[in-house]
Amino acid sequence: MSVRAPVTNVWLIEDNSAFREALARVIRDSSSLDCSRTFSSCEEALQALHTTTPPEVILLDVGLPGMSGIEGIQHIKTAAPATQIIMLTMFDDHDKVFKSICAGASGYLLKTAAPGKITDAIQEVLAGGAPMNSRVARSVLDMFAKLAAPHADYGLTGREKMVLELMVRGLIKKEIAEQLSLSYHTIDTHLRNIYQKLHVHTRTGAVAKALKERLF
Amino acid sequence: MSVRAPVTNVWLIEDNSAFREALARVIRDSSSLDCSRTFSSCEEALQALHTTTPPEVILLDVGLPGMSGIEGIQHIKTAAPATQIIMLTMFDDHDKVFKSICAGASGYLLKTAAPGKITDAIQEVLAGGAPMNSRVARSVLDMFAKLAAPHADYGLTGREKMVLELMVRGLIKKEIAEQLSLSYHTIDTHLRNIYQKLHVHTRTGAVAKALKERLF
DNA sequence: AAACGACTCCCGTGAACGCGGGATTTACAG
DNA sequence: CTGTAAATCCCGCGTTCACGGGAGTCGTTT
Repeated sequence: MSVRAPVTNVWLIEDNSAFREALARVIRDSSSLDCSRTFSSCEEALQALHTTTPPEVILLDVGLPGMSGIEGIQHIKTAAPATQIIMLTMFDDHDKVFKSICAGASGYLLKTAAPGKITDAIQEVLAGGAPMNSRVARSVLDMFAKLAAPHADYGLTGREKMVLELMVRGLIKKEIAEQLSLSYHTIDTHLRNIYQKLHVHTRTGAVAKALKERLF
Repeated sequence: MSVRAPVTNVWLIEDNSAFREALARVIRDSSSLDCSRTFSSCEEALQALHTTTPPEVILLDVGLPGMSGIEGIQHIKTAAPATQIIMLTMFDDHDKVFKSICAGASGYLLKTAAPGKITDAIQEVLAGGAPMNSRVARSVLDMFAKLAAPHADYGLTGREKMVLELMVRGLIKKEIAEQLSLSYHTIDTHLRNIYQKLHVHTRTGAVAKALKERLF
């Protein structure tokens, strides 16, 4: 068993010095957390990452001058993959939330949250959670639902879906015929029917439509 | 201004009668909520939806006998699109979370949560939020990051990406040439280079790869 | 029994494609 | 200054495609 206290290192990247110092103090006041370093820009923090042991958690402002927080995520994740990143923001801007998440952020908090909420959030991240404002969570859910939802149906038959799938995999007609133990002419006919149903007239168009709308 | 109290109707679908009744009581105890009806299966609830005014919120067990909660979401959303659905579950099973969200659930709670948390969650949904256990939230974030992350780079040049995009839109070489005010031969060369870089040898293959891996 | 849809197979033609070879210009780095 | 890489342009050949036509076999529905 380890003898040293289980203190978690947290870095803070935030350009507003008043907010930065206030938040750093709150974190240091927590017995299990230590805000070992603070920065006013991503660039500085990135440089420090190359010469220092990375912290467990970084609190990162979304709207930073110079390199934005969102760009910062990618660079931080490259330099320190194990470090968890919690984004701080003034507003729950849909687009920024989306981009942050895609870049690999582990949490998304509003700066207007109570200081205690922020230390709670750090603990939550360490426990494998993803703290976020519930409106933010809703945005994420809605995006997901939209992403997977439509699934239009053009009345493709089973055989046609099969052929379409093989087409997506890049097989030419002859190869599809072999794969399904059919004649070249049969595949040709299937393609015509598929084109008609999808309102396209090239295999490229059919494949694009199939992938975009998750057919077959 | 309305005179009647702003009481929100909540339905509860849960097969375990003990848990169902206990939770119903908690909801009824809340001044602003009313658990007007409870069901032990999706089928019963669905039938009720056709003869009764739908509630604002439905609490839905994921693991139901007969029609599962996940299937239930789709049917409920069809019968009552405005009704918000909060899923209840014993475990935070990745796959079930994913499927529920895709089907349109607005929240995802663990049954082990304190009763007060559940009424809080209902209020949160009504306020446009998406209550969820923070581990669940993490699953969702991870899925998102994985979905959008890879973004492999095959070293395509700007011009090649441009050409690839037009190819995805279904244009033939001649049309791409016109669109970019270039010679047919130039496009031909670009295509060869793209094929080489993507390790394919047909436009279909290139388009499939471009769409799957979000190139350009 | 007739009708329909899904699935199968065949022929021929002109257009588009993939790829083998070339080439030049511009721009930037060693 | 001399590579190198991107972007542009050209020719010809054999393959593959899209589509015009055609037909036959099942199985279900009416």
